[in-house]
Amino acid sequence: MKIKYDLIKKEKNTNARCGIIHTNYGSYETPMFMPVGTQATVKTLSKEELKDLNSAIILSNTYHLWLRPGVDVINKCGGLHSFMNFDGPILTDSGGFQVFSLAKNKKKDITEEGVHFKSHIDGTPLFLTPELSIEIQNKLDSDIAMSFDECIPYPADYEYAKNSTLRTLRWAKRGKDVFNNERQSLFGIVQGGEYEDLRRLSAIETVKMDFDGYAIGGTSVGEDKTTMYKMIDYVMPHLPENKPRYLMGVGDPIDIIEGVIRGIDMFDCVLPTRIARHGNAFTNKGKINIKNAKYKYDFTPILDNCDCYTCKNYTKAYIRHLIVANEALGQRLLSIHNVRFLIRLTEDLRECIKNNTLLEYKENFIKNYRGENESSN
RNA sequence: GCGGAUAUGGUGAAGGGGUUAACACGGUGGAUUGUGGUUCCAUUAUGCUAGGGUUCGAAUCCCUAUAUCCGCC
Repeated sequence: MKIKYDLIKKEKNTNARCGIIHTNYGSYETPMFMPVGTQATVKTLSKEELKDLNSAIILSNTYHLWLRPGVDVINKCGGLHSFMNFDGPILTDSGGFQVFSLAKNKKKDITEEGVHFKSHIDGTPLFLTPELSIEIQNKLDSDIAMSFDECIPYPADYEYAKNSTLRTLRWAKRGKDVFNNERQSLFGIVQGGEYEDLRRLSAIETVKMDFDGYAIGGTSVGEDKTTMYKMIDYVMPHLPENKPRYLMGVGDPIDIIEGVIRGIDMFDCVLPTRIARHGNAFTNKGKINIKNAKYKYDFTPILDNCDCYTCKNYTKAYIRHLIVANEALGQRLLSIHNVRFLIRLTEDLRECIKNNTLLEYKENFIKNYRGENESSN
């Protein structure tokens, strides 16, 4: 079935809203955070661990799975859910962002037809088009597919941004025309760079194509926070109330709060799992680096009263040792904590929306989160 | 006891008279936003076993001492 969005409650003091997304695998409240599992795995986490985190939708990636293990492998297995043995909803990214992120400093050729670029694994020349991206996602059989877009770099001049934005709209249409999977939903992606009129145009024209949900892309690509929040503000008034709104690639706790205040329902980000692998953990008082010498003899949990498995069982000194010794368990324990931290943040935000206390919560959260960093460094 | 070789940071080491002692590991910080699993950046020896000498200038040449290693009594 196509996903469906029901609005539960709008917050009084902001544009924030709480809703329910109905999927093939159950119904989940928004705002929600989606952990990223690019290569058909949320790195280091098992499906049981994901369930314990109260994780809803997870993200996977068209480009990566296309290259490895190959679409035919997953298709022959009966789709991505069966291949991963994951019985929850999966969203697949289109591959558009990988052209930006993996081929950032390499030769790539963006044409009207599609994008020529080289495999990050072995350098094989590749050609990805809107049609091919959708065809692959149809075969992967994820629950939500994303339109193939171009993520505009920042900064980009107006002419570039305009041409790119218009081309992304044409790509969205081409993708939608070949889309062919009854149980799968398709989201459109709003681009437009940093320019208000282009963002507005992109939103209005994308919505006209009638997708099952709408994403804001092209944020968190190096722009400052103010610019990023503006990019969201430009777009939100033009998105329909009865469809989910997804801010792509954003996972900094404060950015999530700012996004929710502006009416975003869904977030995804590699941040919690990536920084975990490099020894960082979210706390209410800011991000900490567990490798710091000051934690060598710290036999307390990362975060007091945290409800995650890691904090209930292990100390900072032990996790520090694991990370310093490059042990896989360390990466896993921090991933568990960090993902749970963001999911719990969205759970708190939902409560705030229901109680109309979002602004108060934000003020408190930011005061705590930023305060510690200044005094301890 | 005699002869020979070698002494450079926490570690392995480069440099064989010319301004701030290479590089690697380790240590210490930082970064990370539609993934970059082992990544990236910064920083880390005011000093070359000790003492003396030659020289405008010594980690580099000379002398003595000490330590380690290898031979021979």
